[in-house]
Amino acid sequence: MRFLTVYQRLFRAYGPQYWWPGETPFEVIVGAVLTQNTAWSNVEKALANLKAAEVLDAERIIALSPQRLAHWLTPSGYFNIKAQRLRNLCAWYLSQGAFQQLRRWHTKRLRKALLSVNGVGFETADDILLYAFKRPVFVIDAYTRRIFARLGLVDHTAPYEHLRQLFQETLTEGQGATSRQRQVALYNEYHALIVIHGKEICRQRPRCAQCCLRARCPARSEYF
DNA sequence: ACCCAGGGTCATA
DNA sequence: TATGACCATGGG
Repeated sequence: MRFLTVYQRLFRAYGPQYWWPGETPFEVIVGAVLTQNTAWSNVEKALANLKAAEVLDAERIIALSPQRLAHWLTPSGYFNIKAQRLRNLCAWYLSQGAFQQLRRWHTKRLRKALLSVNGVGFETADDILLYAFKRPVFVIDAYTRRIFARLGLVDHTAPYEHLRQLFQETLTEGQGATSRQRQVALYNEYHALIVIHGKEICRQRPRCAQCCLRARCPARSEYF
């Protein structure tokens, strides 16, 4: 199938990415919120602030005043909103017994609970599920929509869940990944490669009207 | 100076 | 269900 072909080409072009950049599951969770519509280079600055202040920890984040937390988050943008979202997520996380308890939950239950937290949407939840909890959930982001729409494989306006199911079904049937472990490994590497490739492609100028959706896009030669 | 980034919520129709 | 306003910094 095409979806695996694209993966193989990306892997050959860029090699393994060893995602997610973050040393602990909790750091992955924080990073997933901070990177909402934000360049990762800015997220790194905010994470460095939290580490330097020794508050990269759910209890300590809750203990901070919203203003003080927002101050450390300044470089990642949307700092007031993200301070509130981090707070919401940490409160939920602690109330459920943190990682040691949550890791025992079934994926479906965990996903629904994450999505119920104000400030956690589909992509943030799935980043957390895949990269912090190692669950077989395929992450759909803006790069995924652009790249695969331009390849003619998906409709970039399709709802998130529709695309996620398409990727998961396609990559699980047949060759892709039969065992759960292989699914997690494949989804992990695939999303990382899509992001790396997306950064590369979408930096090109001039951009086509809807970036990577037109046959005339100067980056088209990168594909097939 | 302008454009955008590894989104999500809320109000409105 | 589907748009649109809003959030905000730093790099190209």
